[in-house]
Amino acid sequence: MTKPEKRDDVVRAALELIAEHGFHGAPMAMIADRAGVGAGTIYRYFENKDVLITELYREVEEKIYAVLLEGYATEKPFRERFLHLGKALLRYFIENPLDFRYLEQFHNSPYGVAIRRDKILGKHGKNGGCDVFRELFEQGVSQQVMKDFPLVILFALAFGPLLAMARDHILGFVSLDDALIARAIEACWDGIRR
Amino acid sequence: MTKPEKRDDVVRAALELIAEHGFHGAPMAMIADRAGVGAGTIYRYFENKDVLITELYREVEEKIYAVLLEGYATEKPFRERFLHLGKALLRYFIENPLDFRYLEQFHNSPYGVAIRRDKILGKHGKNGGCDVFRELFEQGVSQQVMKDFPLVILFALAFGPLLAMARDHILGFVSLDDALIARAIEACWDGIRR
Amino acid sequence: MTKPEKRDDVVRAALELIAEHGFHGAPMAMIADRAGVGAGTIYRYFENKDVLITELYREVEEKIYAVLLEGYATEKPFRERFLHLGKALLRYFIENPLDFRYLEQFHNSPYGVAIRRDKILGKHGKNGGCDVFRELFEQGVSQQVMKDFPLVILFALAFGPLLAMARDHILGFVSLDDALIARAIEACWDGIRR
Amino acid sequence: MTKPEKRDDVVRAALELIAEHGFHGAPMAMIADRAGVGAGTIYRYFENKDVLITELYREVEEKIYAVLLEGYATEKPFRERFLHLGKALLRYFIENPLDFRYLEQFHNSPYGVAIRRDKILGKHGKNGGCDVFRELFEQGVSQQVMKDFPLVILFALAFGPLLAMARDHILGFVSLDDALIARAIEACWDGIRR
DNA sequence: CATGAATGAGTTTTCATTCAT
DNA sequence: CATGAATGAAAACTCATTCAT
Repeated sequence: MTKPEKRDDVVRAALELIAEHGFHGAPMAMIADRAGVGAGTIYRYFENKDVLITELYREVEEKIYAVLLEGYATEKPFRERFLHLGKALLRYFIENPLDFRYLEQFHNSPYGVAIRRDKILGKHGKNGGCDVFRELFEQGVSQQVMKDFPLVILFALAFGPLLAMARDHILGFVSLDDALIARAIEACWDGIRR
Repeated sequence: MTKPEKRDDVVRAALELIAEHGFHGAPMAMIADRAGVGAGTIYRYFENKDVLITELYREVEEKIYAVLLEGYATEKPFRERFLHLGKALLRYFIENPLDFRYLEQFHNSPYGVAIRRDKILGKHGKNGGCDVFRELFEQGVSQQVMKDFPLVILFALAFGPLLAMARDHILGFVSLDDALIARAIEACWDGIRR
Repeated sequence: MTKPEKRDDVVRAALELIAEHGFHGAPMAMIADRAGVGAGTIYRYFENKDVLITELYREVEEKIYAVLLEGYATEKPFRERFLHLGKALLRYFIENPLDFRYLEQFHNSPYGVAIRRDKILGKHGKNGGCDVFRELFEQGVSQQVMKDFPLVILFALAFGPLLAMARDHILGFVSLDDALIARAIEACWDGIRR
Repeated sequence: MTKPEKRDDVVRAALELIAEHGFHGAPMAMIADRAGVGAGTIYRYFENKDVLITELYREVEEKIYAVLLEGYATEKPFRERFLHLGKALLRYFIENPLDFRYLEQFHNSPYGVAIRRDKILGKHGKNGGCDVFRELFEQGVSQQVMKDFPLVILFALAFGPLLAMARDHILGFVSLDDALIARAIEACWDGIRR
């Protein structure tokens, strides 16, 4: 019954509503309602809606980061490392569709663009899961295991299909099981590797 | 004599503003303003904002379709056909960043999801550029030139990186020249081909 | 193919639309459309919507006046004269529901109140059917055939039920045939006569 | 402590403005202004303008119902009962001209017609003052004290003049004192009774 | 600290009227 | 004269944010 419990309620409610209806389909009053708190209470924890949205993003990202690193072994070959990360990420999205849809909403918005800019330009201390991939790709390129592309292109080749597949699965356009996931991530690897 | 001149102004203004600020960041009044037109004038050409948005989508799609088919030769090998389409599409986006960003806004919205659903389920007679890809992929799979994935996955492997790269170029995170484009689309082909 | 033909078209269209949808449900553009003329054309014949509305009222009133006087014989006894007028009026409304509904719309509006005020205060040259009733009632009172009420009250006793019945018939709440009309107007007479 | 104080302000303001200028002459902003309230505040109490209008009607009707039943004695003769109800109603309208004009606006509108239809078809459980009259008239007819007319016609004969007189008084075309009211309602009775 | 009623600027849409053709 | 595209003021309604309780 500690204080920040209400904060969590707000975060959860916001995630659900924004994931489902978008930023503009989730008024503060509705979030408060769903969270079981007063409308004004949200402003105790988040200065305004923008801050809430950005904060929410950080929390989702953090969760994903943790999942990615779970069982990640730097000493394994590039291919295996990539497959591990790719499958873990895709599985995470499939198991947490709200998180995925929230991220999509976020990236497709002024907030998202700014954050990505910072990330790519390397402005930031810790960069979440990004850094693992960045390191993997940089090494992969320098050791001539992966194609010699700018990092951004490699990200596109790896994440582009992955996000598209997650979206299609969540919207019900395909049904991804473990076998299909494995084969699909292998296909991504084919795009990247030399 | 050029009657629908104002209509064009509206279309251009809407495209610009929505591409830049999203649907909710582009009020009708602002569109009218930018188009140099009275607020009510928009409604002579478009029943309401939804119709304007959907119509705009159709026009952009049509332009892309035309570009894709330009120089497309059904008799060429799969690889070349794919490279042609991929490069043409990526170049189009790079040369028409507003169109690209508009499409992104559109797809990431209730409108877009509905349209995609119809498209995937094959609801429409003519499906724009989609059909060329669909045919290419279906044949590619049946002739064992491409990996045996559901169509939706192949789309993800092909378009996922492409769209991501277009976005990154437009946002200034990479600079794609013709050489890089060619290599990148080849990489996509690697992801798809057997 | 004379000029005022278009004027008639406008009048007819306006009557229909206003009767059916009220003043606010009948935009000028819709009236023009229904009349088969351009929107601007209406303004050749009527300075603005208010003028159109008022003019329309006058025309309807005139038609009714003509019907009332048809077969009206000043030399007949009061009762018969009243029954004649009452039945004629009620029948007119039933046969011309658009006219009736238009009048109702008109009376229940700023226009209507002003016109009634003028009428009751006797400001006007010819007063349409009003004058016949006025004369009938004034004589009826002075010859002690009717109750000694102010004219306005007699009008209320005579027209109140009549209009209510017309409305109910037109809305489908009763079905008035000739026999019922006759009996109903007799009942009105009972209210008025000494 | 008096929470719904603002609600009352809105109700009062809406009643005044609509009574005076009609539904279309009473914008929400004007109502809010007159109520001394923010524009959005109205929507905390009434979902939209239609709801406000309908709710307002219910409240007025309820007040009238209460007044009608005050001192109404079922055991008295029909004539006395009718005179009681008629006089009470007419007096109410004269003393509450805003309520009367509001009702007129309401009845002469899509809302009103729908409600009347329901009422005549007996859709509602409690029908406000209507039921008293309905019962009175049904008994009056069956006991051959009143003319054998359909209920709707009897209503027309009773209310038609009454409403007309109320309107004329309120608009200043007659001045009804208690004596005149009594005589006028007697005249209505003459129209109804056998 | 928590609440939620109140606010008012901002959004979409309508429509009487004008005026260039 | 006739037209109908263009206008823009005005209307209903929403929602992030504040503040008295």
